[in-house]
Amino acid sequence: MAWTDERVETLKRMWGEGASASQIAKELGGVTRNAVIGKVHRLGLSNRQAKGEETAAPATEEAPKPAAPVVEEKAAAKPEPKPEPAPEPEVEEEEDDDEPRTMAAVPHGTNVTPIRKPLLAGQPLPPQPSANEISPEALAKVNAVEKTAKKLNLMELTERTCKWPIGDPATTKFWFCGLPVQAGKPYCEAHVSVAFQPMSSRRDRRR
DNA sequence: CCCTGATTCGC
DNA sequence: GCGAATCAGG
Repeated sequence: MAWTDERVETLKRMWGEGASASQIAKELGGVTRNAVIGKVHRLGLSNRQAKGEETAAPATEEAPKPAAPVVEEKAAAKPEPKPEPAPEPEVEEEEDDDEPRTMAAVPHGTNVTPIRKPLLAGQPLPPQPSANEISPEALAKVNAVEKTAKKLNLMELTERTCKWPIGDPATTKFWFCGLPVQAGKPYCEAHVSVAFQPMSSRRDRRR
């Protein structure tokens, strides 16, 4: 893949928006995060530093030795450009977020009741026995797990973090489980067990 | 372990 | 210029 103007533009935009290199790479496709980082540096926008001037004067250059013999320098140089006041006048606050993009569909709903039924895309999602019953063990497991949840926010979710919502989205008391997902699934083991009904949760079903 | 960006260096 | 490999954190 080549860095077409369009791709570079996307890169710049996303980087400016604070997206990580891996996110950008995923979005662009055909490149790795390393490629993105490399490009970012080449473009000179490694940091989102304002074009402001640094008080530090770049006077740290290696001694230009004319006839340097066969000396293997193992990069022991330690530049320390840290004497910057870093004013940081205004607090940047961006809540902009209306890009559907590749967000995984996350189930949601007020949660006061221990029983929820997240929707799963592309899942058969068979007829739900009105009063579906989840094994008490599974529920207990979920409750236990929710105490040890990593409490990730939306931005912290990745493909391998449990996306089960916990709490009320309308309050600050809301987060996502965040525990390691079960291979392939969008949830951790505990949540998978309540999200995916074996469709025969009814053991004493007599007809 | 998962992730992040930074740097190096052969291509 | 490019990006994999590597480094250095969190």
